[in-house]
Amino acid sequence: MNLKKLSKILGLSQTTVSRALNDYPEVNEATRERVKAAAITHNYRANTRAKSLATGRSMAIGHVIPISTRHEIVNPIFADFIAGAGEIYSRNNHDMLLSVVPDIDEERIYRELAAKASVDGVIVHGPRPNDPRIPLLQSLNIPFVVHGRASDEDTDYSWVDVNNRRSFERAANFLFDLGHTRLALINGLEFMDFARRRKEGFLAAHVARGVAPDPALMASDEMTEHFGFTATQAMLAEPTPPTAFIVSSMIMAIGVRRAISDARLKIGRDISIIIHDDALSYLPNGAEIPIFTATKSSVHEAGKLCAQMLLDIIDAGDKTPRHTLLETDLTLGESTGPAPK
Amino acid sequence: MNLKKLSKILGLSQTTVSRALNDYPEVNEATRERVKAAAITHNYRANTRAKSLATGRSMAIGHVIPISTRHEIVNPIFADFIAGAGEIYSRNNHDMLLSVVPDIDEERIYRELAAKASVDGVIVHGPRPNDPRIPLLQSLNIPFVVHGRASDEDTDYSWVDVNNRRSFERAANFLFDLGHTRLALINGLEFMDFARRRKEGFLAAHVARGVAPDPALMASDEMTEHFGFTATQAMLAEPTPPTAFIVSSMIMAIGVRRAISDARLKIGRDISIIIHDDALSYLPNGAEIPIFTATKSSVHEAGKLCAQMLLDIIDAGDKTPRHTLLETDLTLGESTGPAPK
DNA sequence: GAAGTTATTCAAAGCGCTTTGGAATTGATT
DNA sequence: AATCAATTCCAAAGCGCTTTGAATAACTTC
Repeated sequence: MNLKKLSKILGLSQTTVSRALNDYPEVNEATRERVKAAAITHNYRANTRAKSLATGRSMAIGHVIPISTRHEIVNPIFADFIAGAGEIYSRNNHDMLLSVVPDIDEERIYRELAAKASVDGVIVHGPRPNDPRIPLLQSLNIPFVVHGRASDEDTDYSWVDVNNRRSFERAANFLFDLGHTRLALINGLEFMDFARRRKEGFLAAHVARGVAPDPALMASDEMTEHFGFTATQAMLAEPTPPTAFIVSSMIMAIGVRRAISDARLKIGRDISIIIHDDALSYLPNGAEIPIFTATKSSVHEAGKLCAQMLLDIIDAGDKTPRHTLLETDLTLGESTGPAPK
Repeated sequence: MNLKKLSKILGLSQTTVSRALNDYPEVNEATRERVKAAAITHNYRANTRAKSLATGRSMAIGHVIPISTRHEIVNPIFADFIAGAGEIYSRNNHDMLLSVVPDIDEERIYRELAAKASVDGVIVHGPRPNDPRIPLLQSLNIPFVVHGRASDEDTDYSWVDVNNRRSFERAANFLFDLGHTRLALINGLEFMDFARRRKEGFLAAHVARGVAPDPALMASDEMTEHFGFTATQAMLAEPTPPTAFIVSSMIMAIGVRRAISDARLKIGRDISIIIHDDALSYLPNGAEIPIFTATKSSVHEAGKLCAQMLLDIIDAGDKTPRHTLLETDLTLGESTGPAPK
């Protein structure tokens, strides 16, 4: 079923049928009703490709998912982010185009998306300081929103980010207030912008308290359970082990917890833990009472915000960048307590 | 840059340029070289939409990700599956179109994808017994591959699945061989086909050994850490608690482990655990030595296989269904041992 | 009742590509 | 030199839609 056939059936021109369906004013209400009814009975939907060829808008948003060539790890927050963004897209009749690409090829893909005109805009995932994708997209003149920020980038661009620095500073301060003095940081890879900011916050709190951070208590790697486990084991084996851990993700925290249990220590009493909780749907932080005290910020929500911001930018057609900085909730769970004497 | 401009620059007709780029034989090798070079220097790529409008092929595959309206949980295996499939798509110049849809709306979305002709085929995720999507897609005449199988579906269709029944039967038998007699099953929602088959395998092993399965030791719910934890706690509180657990996912197993540690029992000595390991990139089962004894099957690989199968089907244009049944590896980890006396 | 509006519909061009059905050129064959 | 077959290229149609510019019909207004 296509426009031609449908208009033939209705005894109308393609023009009128098209206009009726797209809610143009210059068509009789009665005929519009008739057309819309016919569209439904004949299960007619405008062919996407023809439509976007004619309009010049593809009604699709691109997400380029980088696969690290070194680790082949897919970011676990990705599923929830996409789910959030996808909600907004379907609500606005947009499609989501996903490209899974080795990080090496990313530039090529963006160029292709632009040249092939397959999307109206893109979401940039996992920004790094001084990220080359940002100037690239600017030069390609394709609307984009960054999930996160790229430090050291001097031009302005649109982003949605969590206040990672402040979150981790607050977390550290909270532990200092509980009397802890040796804090450990189990962080993600610090060439990722979010991880770098978290570390900055962690360090800032130390400076403010006049506590010298111990390099042996700061670890950074791919965010797996395994890394959380081994890093914690190593730190607990220190001459004066930490009494509190700040952990950049739930998954790593699970490894941290395992190492602590293995050492026959009790979380919340012997060792305190604060995690950053992305509120992943499949990894909730306990039920009524949170397992971990956490700085919490929903990645699902971030997906929705990014998507909405991008659609707004495309609609508005104006170039002034927009920003959303999300503060985290510091929610108290069962994993923190006063420093042991 | 478009075909028209490019051919003008080259002093050739659009026809010739198009044919040169698409490797048609009826064009002089020398001119082909010249055309291809020009395409590169001018950064020309055929507009996707125009191309697929002309060819009738969209060069895109649809993935419809159902969000359970009741739980709002995104399947955590999803990211790795997509990554695998995406690899195959980029290698074959296909795009991946993602629709995130409340499970209620799924039918509508499939109909739309068909009517709008936006994809050449779709992958069906998370089949349930007697899944309505299968006859729907068949009637819409759109090529598809199911990741998993739908029991009680009498027509034939293409699928890639893990031998879930056999895996769980083997896991149970292995535990019986170690002298365990009270086995617990922590399973996913049993209206999902994979979970149902796993239970069948679990039960089949009991029947073969003449052991009566205890309903109190079989739990089934959304696969979260929290459910693994509470279900295990409840079972350990039984008058005669189980000595071994078979757990349908790594994430649930983490909760199982937490409950067991909390009960001051040692995994591998007091309690054995076998998990099903989807080999998620961000949740590896330990490093050298697996933490958990596991039936292992890579979801990333399954994604690749599904994608390749679908592309093959589309290419071949023939309707005969294809099947791939993957056997799991039963890999020994540190979580299993002989039943305590 | 003529002129001017307004409401409603349509034919045709155009979006950027592929592909059909020639046409022109060249080389080989008789 | 005439014929035939390749080879190489092209003009134009068509994919299914939107949109421009006009035409027609129906109402007002004076």
